Amino acid sequence: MKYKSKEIPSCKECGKTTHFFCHLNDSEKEQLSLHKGGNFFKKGQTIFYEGNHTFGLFCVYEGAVKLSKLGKDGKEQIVRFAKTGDLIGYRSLLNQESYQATAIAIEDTYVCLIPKGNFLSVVENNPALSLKLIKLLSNDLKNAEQHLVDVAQKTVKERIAESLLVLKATFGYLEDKTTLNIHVTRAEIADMAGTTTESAIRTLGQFNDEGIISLTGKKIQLLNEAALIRQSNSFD
Amino acid sequence: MKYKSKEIPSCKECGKTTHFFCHLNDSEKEQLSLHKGGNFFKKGQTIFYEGNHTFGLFCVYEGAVKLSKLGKDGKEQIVRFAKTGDLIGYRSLLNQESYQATAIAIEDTYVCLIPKGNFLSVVENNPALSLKLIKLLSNDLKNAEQHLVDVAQKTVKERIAESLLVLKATFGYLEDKTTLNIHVTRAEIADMAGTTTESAIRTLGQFNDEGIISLTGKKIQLLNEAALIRQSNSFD
DNA sequence: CGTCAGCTTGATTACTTTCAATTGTTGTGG
DNA sequence: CCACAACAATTGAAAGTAATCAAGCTGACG
Repeated sequence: MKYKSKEIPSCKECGKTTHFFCHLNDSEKEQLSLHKGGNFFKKGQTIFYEGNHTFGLFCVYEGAVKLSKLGKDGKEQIVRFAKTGDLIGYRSLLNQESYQATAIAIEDTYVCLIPKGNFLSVVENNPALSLKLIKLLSNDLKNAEQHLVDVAQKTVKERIAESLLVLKATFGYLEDKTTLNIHVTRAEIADMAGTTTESAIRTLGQFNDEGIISLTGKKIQLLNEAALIRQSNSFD
Repeated sequence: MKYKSKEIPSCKECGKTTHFFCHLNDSEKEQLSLHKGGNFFKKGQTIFYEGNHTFGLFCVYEGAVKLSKLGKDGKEQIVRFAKTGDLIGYRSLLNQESYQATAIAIEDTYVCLIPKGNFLSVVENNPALSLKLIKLLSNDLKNAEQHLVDVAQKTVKERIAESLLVLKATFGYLEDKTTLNIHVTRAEIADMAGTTTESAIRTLGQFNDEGIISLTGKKIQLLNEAALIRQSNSFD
């Protein structure tokens, strides 16, 4: 079976107002679009692997991606997610290194690939864009360090609660305002929280029994966000 | 008792070749130096607290600083160190936020304080510096994410071994090529590794018994680095 | 030389993982 | 449309790891 690329507009017509590049002028957008490739990845497919040489910057045109690193004994640790409008791979590109994480589509996903050279030359000639990148990286760093503290000190229960809140913050709810707008497996929740699948299941089961969440098949509903925040022991 | 500021040169004469600002021209260095303050912090003193409003960028002229965040129940988590020539506080400044970590001198330390505005205006007018900052941040992010994976998946023993290696990579050895060139308490090692003081002590004792390290008072000697790397279960 | 902070040790408890076995779900080819 | 294979979720029991609690110890310093 073969998957066809959806028709993806050039950066100039992209029209995603939330987008990182939206303040560039037309000629810069054109430069980004040069040789830009649109690609489709079916749920579960890998966009790139940790350790691969960098070939470019990815924009998520539509979909959801998990970025994970391999740890001990090959266990996956999810370090962040990217959703529609987000960029992937900029850190490695900017630092002239190979990709430091593996990117896997967790929903059917369309991405634009902007070749390395095009991206870097636009960055080098656009100080305002540099400043935006600085902010983006600063923010990522803040999140990573906070995540670090959480993983280092919190119990499994607290981390699972937090993971659910992260999923909500990232992907939001469906129209019912309680069901998470993303499908993740129990194993993926475990990989976010840095625990085992079994522990994740048991903890989710406990929250379910307590009425804080509701599990129906792959659907996860957060019934009581305040209680989750309390369980996560966050003070922010 | 009062501490006097050591005479610290202006940025123009700083002369630290490893320094982040060394490629700036004289007028830019002069701008940084304007209203620059030199400050002395005795071992144990706090340079700034997590949550404080940012007032500027710190350069460590000489000394060693730990950057830590408060976690659950007020437990400290060390997120990184800064030594002679390193910068502190740039992440928060660049992201226009309050400081996200507490900085405490772990040795007698001289720092220069470059006021917020001076730093930001030099950055905004110097694209090359922006690119350097981007690299710095990218690198910090890489380290933070790797640290995250380690803390999430490794055992206490592995993390303690790794913490010792981090201390070595950061502060190096004394002339004997085995003794760590920094004094840290057992509690601080625990705060690096995300464990308790008691567990840190027991693990260090075990390494000591196995002849991998040698503990004499506050001195820590790494006798067998290869074994430590093996213990840390790192594959990099 | 008393005090205080840091260091050490032992015993107990709590939390998580691991292992193993079973059930449920989903996509696919016949 | 059914049956099967592959994957995902679940549950229980046992084993291991690390935190907690409690009590001494040690060394630096005024």
